[in-house]
Amino acid sequence: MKSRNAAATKQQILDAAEHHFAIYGFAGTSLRGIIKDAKVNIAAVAYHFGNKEELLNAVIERFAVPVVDAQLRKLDEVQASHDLKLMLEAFYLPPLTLIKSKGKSARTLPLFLGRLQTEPEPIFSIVDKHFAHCRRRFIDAFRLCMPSATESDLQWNFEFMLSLIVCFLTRQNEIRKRYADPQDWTPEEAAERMIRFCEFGMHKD
Amino acid sequence: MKSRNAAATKQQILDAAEHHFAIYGFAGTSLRGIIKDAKVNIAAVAYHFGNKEELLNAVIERFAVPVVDAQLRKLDEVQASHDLKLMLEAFYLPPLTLIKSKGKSARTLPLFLGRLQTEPEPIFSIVDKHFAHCRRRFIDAFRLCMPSATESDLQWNFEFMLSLIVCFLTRQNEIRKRYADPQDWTPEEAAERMIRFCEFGMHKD
DNA sequence: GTCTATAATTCGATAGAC
DNA sequence: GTCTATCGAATTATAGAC
Repeated sequence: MKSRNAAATKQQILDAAEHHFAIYGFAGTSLRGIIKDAKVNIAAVAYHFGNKEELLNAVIERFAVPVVDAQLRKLDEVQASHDLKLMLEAFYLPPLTLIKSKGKSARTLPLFLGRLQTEPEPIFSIVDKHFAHCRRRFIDAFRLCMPSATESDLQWNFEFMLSLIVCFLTRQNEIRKRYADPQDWTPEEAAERMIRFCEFGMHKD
Repeated sequence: MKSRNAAATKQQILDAAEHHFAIYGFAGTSLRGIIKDAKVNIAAVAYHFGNKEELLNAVIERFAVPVVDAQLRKLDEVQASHDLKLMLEAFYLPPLTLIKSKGKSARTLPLFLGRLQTEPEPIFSIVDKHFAHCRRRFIDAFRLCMPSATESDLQWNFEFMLSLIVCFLTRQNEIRKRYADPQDWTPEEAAERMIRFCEFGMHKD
């Protein structure tokens, strides 16, 4: 069979790859596990993507970057207001509302997003290429509503804001098992709590 | 050579294992990389520890658990005061002051501590065995100074407190490269900022 | 484009001599 | 306890037929 459904093959590989990278991390993921889920041949990965790192890169571009784009579009809408809470919503809502969305990657994409941020080198450098712009944009936005804050203040604020959702996304499945009431761990609740925690935490005396 | 220096062999393996687990994560670490650094034979790992997971367990018990013990001793000293800030210091200072200490593992132990918390399953369950008690103790302590908070409030507060230092420890080497002034990213500065961020973030209206 | 087959490593684990 | 040697399985990557 020649070129009958190349686009579908690529999509199946990307879907399965996102799932495996999310659950096992980059080092813990094997291409054979991916192609088994994707129901494609091992050689198809090399043909369509090259190698394992390039596959990760493709998964980031296909699934993760659109979430960042959504964050930045929302930031564009609100940054003129100089309202910190609206900026925090722009950052937190796109990845968190994803959990409630439909489709194959609704459950694993948020986990994938979180796990990317704690990958060891040299993977983290590949990841950071795609997210450095987002960090810069949010730090610049913070400066608008905290004019007296130093550059370091703003950088720390961004890291703390990011930390809350990274750990939530990477740990939420385990957290749910260990804590009491799962009703209190919905994405809406998480967003609201992260936003309030940051809003007060970033406050300058 | 029989049993000439078994204790030293174990120590060398533990040192090197901590270093590798910290930098590459569990899945990304190979026993062969460890024994090369430890300058011991591959069979020594099996003899002294059994397998890779049991080696990780031994590294946690030998290096990470003492830090938790220090946190809990400090918490014992301050929890009667019902002072949130002192409790936050009890949590953050032991792992962060470690960065400035002497010895082989001063640089990698903090990274190891942070990386443990974002390991994928089934590793995370092994890790959590050693830290579940700490989480429970701090949540109980928080209740003392926030009597009107719900159980969920307290659990979220603990997760957020933990998130800040986990992401800092796992990402600090990369963060330093990407941000402006390294002087503003010392452990003391980090502790002070985390404590203040949490103190305000946990505040109930 | 897809597939089979396999090269070339690397991995964790172990048997057995000393 | 330590070592050599190696097993068996898993890995990524690739060559070449169709």
